[in-house]
Amino acid sequence: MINTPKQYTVTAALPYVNGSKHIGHLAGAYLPADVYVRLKRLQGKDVVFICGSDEHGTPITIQAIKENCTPQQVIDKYHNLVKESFASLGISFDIYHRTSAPIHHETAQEFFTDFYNKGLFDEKVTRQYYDEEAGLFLADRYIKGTCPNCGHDSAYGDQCEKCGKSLDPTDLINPVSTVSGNKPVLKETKHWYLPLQKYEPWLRKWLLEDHAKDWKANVYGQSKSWIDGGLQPRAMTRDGEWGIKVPLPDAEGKVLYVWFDAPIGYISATKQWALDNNKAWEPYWKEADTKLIHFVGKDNIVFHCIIFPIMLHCHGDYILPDNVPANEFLNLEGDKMSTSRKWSVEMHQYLEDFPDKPDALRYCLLSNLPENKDSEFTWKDFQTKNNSELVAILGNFINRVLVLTHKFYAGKVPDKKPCDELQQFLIEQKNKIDEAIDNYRFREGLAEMMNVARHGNKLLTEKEPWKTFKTDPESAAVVLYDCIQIIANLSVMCEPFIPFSAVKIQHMLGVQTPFNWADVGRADLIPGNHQLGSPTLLFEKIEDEIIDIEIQKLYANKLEIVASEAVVVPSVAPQKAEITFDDFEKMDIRVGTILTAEKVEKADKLLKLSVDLGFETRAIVSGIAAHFKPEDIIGQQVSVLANLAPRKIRGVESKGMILLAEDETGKLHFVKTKEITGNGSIIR
RNA sequence: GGCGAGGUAGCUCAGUUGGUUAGAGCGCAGCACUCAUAAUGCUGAGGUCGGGAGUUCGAGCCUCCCCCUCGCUACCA
Repeated sequence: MINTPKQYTVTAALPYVNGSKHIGHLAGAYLPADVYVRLKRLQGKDVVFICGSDEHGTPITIQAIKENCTPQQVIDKYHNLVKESFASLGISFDIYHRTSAPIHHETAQEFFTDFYNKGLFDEKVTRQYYDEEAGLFLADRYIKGTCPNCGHDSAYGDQCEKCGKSLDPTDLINPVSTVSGNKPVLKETKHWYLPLQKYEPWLRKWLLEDHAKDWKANVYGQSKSWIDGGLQPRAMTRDGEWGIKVPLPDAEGKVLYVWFDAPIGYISATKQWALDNNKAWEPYWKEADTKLIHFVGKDNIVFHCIIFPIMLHCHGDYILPDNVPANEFLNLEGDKMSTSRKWSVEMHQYLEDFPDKPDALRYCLLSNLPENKDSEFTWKDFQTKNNSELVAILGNFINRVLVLTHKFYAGKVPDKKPCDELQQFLIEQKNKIDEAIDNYRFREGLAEMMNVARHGNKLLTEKEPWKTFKTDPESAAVVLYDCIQIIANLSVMCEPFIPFSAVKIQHMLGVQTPFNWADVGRADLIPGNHQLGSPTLLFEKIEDEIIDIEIQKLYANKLEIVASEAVVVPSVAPQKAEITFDDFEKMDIRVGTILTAEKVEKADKLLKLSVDLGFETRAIVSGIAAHFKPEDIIGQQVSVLANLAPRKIRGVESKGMILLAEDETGKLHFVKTKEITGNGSIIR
């Protein structure tokens, strides 16, 4: 860990702009990054805060087809939407760049060429599905077909969602391109792989040894898990048109893998920022005393802790991240947040509903960031945080003081001496906030800021200036002078967390030049006889009705989704390819009775059955453990495909297959005769 | 099943290298106050720290076993 950095390079994960982004993303990366950066700026540090849109990759091409427009139109639309949302929420990027910019293409290509010239890549030729009509190679996710395992008719190329089996696209029966609806063809293709495993010893030293202490447990644990699991060569190129061209003569139709180009986006964005501001970009990426910090969500840990560091290491000129303080996930009202499932609060949606309350959301999210474990956002909680903390503690304190000062002294600050005790307290709080933020404990920092307002409320209640103004005018003047100093300190302390309110407070105080962090801890920030501005309400209460509307909206969305799913699910699987009677005749289906059933060791979905087929009793392994309890199915009569070639599953020889019917809810039912039939009876 | 992260007050969460009666905010109850957006301050109730065993003078923190949640991963002929 770098202790006294000369400059800070802070990045927040580049949002993938195939859609809008929700408040979970905000809580995961952007908000903590912003707080960190704002504090550093107040401290006068040399810091650059980098972000931008990640605009390459197949999902964007697909989204374009869906929306019947060009990929460029898709990224323009969402780039602007997301960028504006961030701006409205006060996320203070120094640059919000985009990976479609020419400077980024050049930078990413330079990296690739550098690796290529050093001979770091392995070239490999593989066979992949190609959509001839669309003219593109299909990523696994864009091939659908019948699952060879469970027969589900719309399994994805990488996984069947019905039975959960992970697949290779070539396993699928009747593969179909989801892009054109046509049958794709297998075609040979060459790609450049980075052999990550070669860097394992280096990675172990840098990450597992050098950062054993200063990285968060979740980040360290996940990284370790990946390294221990064995690193694999990873293709750094893809087939496609939408992306950065592979800068080689024999690479027509090849683009850089988005995960190769995206993190380089941090670098190219810094270059652009430097150009715009007449600065040099290299110190922020190449000087040893620069502190590089990547703020990301937990889904991004592996890329920022393993792949990108390896890339930086391969290049050789670059510094490595000092920390990757990844957050966990933010749940919503007890369930996972998901834009596609419409169980989310999208940033732009929040801003439409609460256009004048960016700080309320910032405060609520910051007070409950998923720093150590997944945390929970509820609208009720949002309302409570706003009403009983922002309004009742912070806003109310400031309002009390300003109203009293206007009432008693016509808004003129009493001319008193600064209080040593108060100064001591303020310095303590300042240090606590400093320490918390430096260690990425944002909730704690926020709480310490609020404690300053609590202290102010306490002071007022104890000294009762509204009483002493008549009985002991000196005391009233002193306490109001002190409280005004507290407000001045608060206006700086709260800036990293609730920047819009910070500005408002300084405006109310009638402060001309904004304070900075060095001013915090002084009990004489506002001089005697200074004329205060007029008090306005900092925050307003949010009524139940408003919150109820939001909650209803959420559940309405859910009903809609459930309804649409209910419509889709009963769709009957299309008929499979025609077979002959001879094909059917090959199958020997028999009636049998389950005699015993037990779970297979070390497998969640498997049951080992012994089935009496009349002429023999045999062992059959079936993937039904999720649907039936062993004790419930003993004695059941079932249909068995008896002459299926035996196969060893999890070390157990399985001879045959139990026939099951799957209903629209995915539930399995045994196929059996209505009356009890002799074991071994032939079904035909 | 394996790996990773968690399971602490009604709710949302802290608990740094094991050390005296386990914390915060919100909520709740009582009291005080009335300058303030019925806001604030004080006091209090409330926890066998997922369960069990062990190491230790001493364990929420360490070891082992089990249960539950989340993420990645394996098994489904």
